[in-house]
Amino acid sequence: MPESHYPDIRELHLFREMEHDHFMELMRGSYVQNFPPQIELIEEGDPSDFLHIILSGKVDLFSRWNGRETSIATVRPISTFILAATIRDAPYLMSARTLEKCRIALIPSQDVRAVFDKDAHFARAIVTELAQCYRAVIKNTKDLKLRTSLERLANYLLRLQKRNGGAGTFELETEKRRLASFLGMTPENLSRAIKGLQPYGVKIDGSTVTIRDQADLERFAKPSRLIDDFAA
Amino acid sequence: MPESHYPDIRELHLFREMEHDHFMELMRGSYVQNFPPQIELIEEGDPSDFLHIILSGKVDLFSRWNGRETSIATVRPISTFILAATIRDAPYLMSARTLEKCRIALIPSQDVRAVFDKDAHFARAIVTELAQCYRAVIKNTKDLKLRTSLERLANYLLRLQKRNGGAGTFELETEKRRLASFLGMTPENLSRAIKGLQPYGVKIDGSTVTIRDQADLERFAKPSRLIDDFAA
DNA sequence: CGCTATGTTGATCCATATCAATAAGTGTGG
DNA sequence: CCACACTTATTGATATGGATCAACATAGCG
Repeated sequence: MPESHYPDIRELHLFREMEHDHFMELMRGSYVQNFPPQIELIEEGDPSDFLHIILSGKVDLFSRWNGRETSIATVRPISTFILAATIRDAPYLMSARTLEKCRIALIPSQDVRAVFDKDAHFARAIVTELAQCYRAVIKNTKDLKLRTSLERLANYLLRLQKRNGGAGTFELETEKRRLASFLGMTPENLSRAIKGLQPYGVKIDGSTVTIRDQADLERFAKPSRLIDDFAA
Repeated sequence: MPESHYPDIRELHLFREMEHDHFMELMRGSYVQNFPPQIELIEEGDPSDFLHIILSGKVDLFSRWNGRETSIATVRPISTFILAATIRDAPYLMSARTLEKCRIALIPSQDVRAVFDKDAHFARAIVTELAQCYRAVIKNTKDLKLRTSLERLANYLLRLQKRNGGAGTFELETEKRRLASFLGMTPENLSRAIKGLQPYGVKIDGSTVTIRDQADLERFAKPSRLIDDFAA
């Protein structure tokens, strides 16, 4: 892969502390590819030959079963995805598709496993990352099982707001269709849920969200650090 | 802790390959406790001071929010739980309660992290275990989001059957109340779901499950290796 | 042997899905 | 640059899965 990407990747938690030689070893075997929007990069069930790193663009992780489909996560730069499959040398559990034009780095899974065994810092970083991913999914499960769709939407908006600096107005930056799927509801139901939050001072116009009364929305949403905080 | 437990713990994937000295270091700092049934061992939000290993009995991992509660997993001997919190030195995301009399080993989290940094085999084992846990939760998410409650029950029964050797008759070994919560439904709804599977040759009498027509049930449940297989 | 928790069943209610129609974007090729 | 096609978003009407409420049965358990 072109060396110009090295610094960006090197900055990821995953690669920051590892030895130079080991980092170079990973980089040597890997390459970068550009993809147009709406390309299915990965189909669930495929063997996990590469650890993916998204350098630019956005990728949707989703899953299908029996004709149904659900969106599970969105991956943004700069981060890796399907680390767990790579580690276990097991088939992907999720499919991945580009949402926009994407530049993606591919590191052969066997290289990742090999360097893991040689580099304690890298090993530490992988464990930390995996534990974080695990906890994120558990939080998502709690969100799904303990909250109604209206509550999920309310808390989603609060999380998004925080991620964007906390201002009263911010962008949705997601197709509503996909957001609905991510939140575990139909597009129609999301439309209605949006209206359902009006009494709490929420307005969504196109993709622009306005939260008029922060306290009121929070009183309804009851965000919890053990479900909604990104860190920890 | 009494040395009599060492061999059992040593056999866990997590500890099997690590160096003897490191293993002993972990064991020295840890201890074993007995708990009566229905004791809340851990409350979500607590700091993760110990890695728990269940030696006998059964433990329920669950979560509460806003007056609601949901069961997320059952831990059986011999295995660890809340590894991710230990690794990240972060608060527990789930509460834990004993379901029966339990014997549980407690290893100080800081010892786990310290040995992790010294022992490559242990590090490897932790990563493998975490990756496995992560994948299990993703599978659970897919189950929840892609299936109706009837389909979830059907597939749950098929998984349970497989785990118990594949015979047509086996035990539920779980309170229906908790099973309902685990499957994301109310007890009443589980009762009805059980009836709803009768047309597919399923009978549940007390805690005894009988599957009369395996093929018929599978045709309805459509189990998937990417959701229902324990391994991988 | 009764007490309490669990499980079942029925009646009803509610959240959410589905179906259908329309509106509003968005992109494409002429 | 516009017209057309196509996808996405919204809204309304209706259906349905699942929750809730209530009553009763049952089974552990002290």
